[in-house]
Amino acid sequence: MTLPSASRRSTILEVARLAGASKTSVSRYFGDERERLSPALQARIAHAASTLGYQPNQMARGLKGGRSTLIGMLVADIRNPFSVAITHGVEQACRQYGYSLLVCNTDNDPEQERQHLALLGAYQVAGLVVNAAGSPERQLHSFISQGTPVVLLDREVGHIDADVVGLDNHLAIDSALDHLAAQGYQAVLYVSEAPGQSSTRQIRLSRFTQSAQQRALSHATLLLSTLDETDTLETLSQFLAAHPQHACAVLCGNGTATLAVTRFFQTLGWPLGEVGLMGIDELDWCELVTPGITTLAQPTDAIGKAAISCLRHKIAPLNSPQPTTLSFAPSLIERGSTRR
Amino acid sequence: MTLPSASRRSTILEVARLAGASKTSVSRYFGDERERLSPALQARIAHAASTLGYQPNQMARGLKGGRSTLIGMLVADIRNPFSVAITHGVEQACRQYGYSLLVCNTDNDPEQERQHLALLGAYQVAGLVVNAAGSPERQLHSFISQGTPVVLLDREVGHIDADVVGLDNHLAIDSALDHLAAQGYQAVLYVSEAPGQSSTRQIRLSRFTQSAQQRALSHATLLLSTLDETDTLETLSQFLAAHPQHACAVLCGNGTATLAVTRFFQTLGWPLGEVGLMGIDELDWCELVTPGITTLAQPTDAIGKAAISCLRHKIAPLNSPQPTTLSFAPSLIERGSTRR
DNA sequence: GCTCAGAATGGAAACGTTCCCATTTTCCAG
DNA sequence: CTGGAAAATGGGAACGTTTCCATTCTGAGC
Repeated sequence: MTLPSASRRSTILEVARLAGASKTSVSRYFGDERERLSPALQARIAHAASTLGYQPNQMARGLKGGRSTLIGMLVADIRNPFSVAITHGVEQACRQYGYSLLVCNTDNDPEQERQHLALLGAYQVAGLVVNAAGSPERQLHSFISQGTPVVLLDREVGHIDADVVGLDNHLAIDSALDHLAAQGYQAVLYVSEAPGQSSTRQIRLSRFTQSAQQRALSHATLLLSTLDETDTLETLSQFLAAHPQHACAVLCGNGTATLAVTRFFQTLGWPLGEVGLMGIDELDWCELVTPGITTLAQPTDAIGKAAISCLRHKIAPLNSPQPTTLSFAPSLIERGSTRR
Repeated sequence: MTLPSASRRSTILEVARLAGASKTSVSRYFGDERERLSPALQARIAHAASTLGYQPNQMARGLKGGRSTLIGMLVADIRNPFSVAITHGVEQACRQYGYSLLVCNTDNDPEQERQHLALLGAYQVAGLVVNAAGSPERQLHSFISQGTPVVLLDREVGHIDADVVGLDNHLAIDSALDHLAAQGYQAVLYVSEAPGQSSTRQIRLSRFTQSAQQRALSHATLLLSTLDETDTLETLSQFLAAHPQHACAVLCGNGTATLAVTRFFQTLGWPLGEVGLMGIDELDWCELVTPGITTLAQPTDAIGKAAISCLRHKIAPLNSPQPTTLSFAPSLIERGSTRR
């Protein structure tokens, strides 16, 4: 194999000339019609291509075919370890199927989201994986009506003909309450970031209230970032004070909340376990904070792979009527923070 | 503004027709020659374009111009928070300058790296940001000789005509030793992942030995993952045992090492501070593990932005002879783990 | 030896741009 | 007025593919 020493990329025409073939044949060789070519021709083309270090120009391909081998992914917050873990799964699946991933971080800003979507359209992505920041229904619709499949990740958006992949939020909340109850906690405070546009946060929050009520559990909720730090600490203390005869626990709606609340526990000097603490999303450091923080881990890799799998089923004309919603079960990782 | 309700993307020709102009003029409008058009024409084109929801096809653009507005980024380990932080900086800078980021994770696998590079070539990226896993000198050379600028991030690769952006590793090690010495530690163990192909790990490791020697400090080094857990614990214990009359500290070469070593401290029951602990790379949880872990934080955003800035200077024909190496200073975040 | 189906191959148009030219329009000095 | 330069606009080729269709080749059946 010779190296592609050329200072300019070689084209299909050059390969064709060197191989003594037509560009049509070379095109066939690199498309998936290789078997239509006689063994002799195949050999000549293979040799010529490797001599020249030829590689099909994806831009030209995309232009002609009206479709690239790019998959666009919108991530609301790339610095969130949970998002990263999912991205990793998506990326792996993409590579497996020959796609490349165009990752766009929106920093939870609808305007950036808008811009990124516009660009992804211009690049004629083959599919779109969206962890929405705002509610880009308009734009998503236009993708779908142009035949570009869309998968919603973790967060739903308006009413859109797209698959939704994510955690089974009802199950997650219920499992958490089950565990806390089993450990003997009698009053639970749910801490979440402000729900805003995030369907996941909304669902978890409302399910918590509903489910806690059903179990006749003392409960309350607390939204971070609507209050300043002092008020938040105040609210936490009050919750404990309000249930002097109960064993209290705090349930955190996601990794960010868990991080914040763990800090508060330390500030307040609350001993982990005596006051229970549990979080949705598993994080690196959860076992480091003695005696370890109990979490509900999401199967991030599976979620990422499922997303791409959904896309593939819609890209190919094998229109298997995929389920429109794929909900995964969390797995409980039990540690000291919920042991009294 | 009307919505792009069309079920097919509209083309420059359709806009031209609707605006009663030629495609050349429309092209000029969307390129950066808008001022060459009369105000009247500009208005007509603007109106037509927004009516049709027109957006230039980047594939066609890329094909014609031989260059896309894509920037490729190779990340050795996307699950490493440090890499993510840098990626975030790179992404922001890209958006600011109108580029889109094609993020490719290699999971530290040279083969994946090879494949990704090939694809990035096929997409005619405008520039390349590389946090190398292996030593893809060949391929990088071929990018450079084709006029695609390359920036190396954190890790150097062979001898290649590319800028290198990253932490000032010598300074980092020296600062760490300064701090530890100032805090009264007299024996230091350096813990790192196996250097392998990573220039950064090599440099930090050798600088440590050299610098510790100069200061006449008792010291030793320990490579993770060459040993199993038991042996590692053994080695740690031995280090402490070997310096009964000295105050001992452990310095971790990166975030992964810090995580691992923190676990070991807990397993061994070593009290943080009494045995010093310090790490390069700041992590979310470092202040959560009482009494907090002292770290040397890298200016990740600045590093990411600097990388793109380098690329831009080489992309534009304004060939300002940029420095070939950009080293950033770490900042010390002092916590309880280095307070005796 | 001839016909003809089917396999193997090639020519040329088209994808949506950009950019080099050529053409038309404008406007001012003479 | 008029010549002519500068400004404004348009026509068409080219970028590197894919794909439709046409052509050439092969060999089996008669």
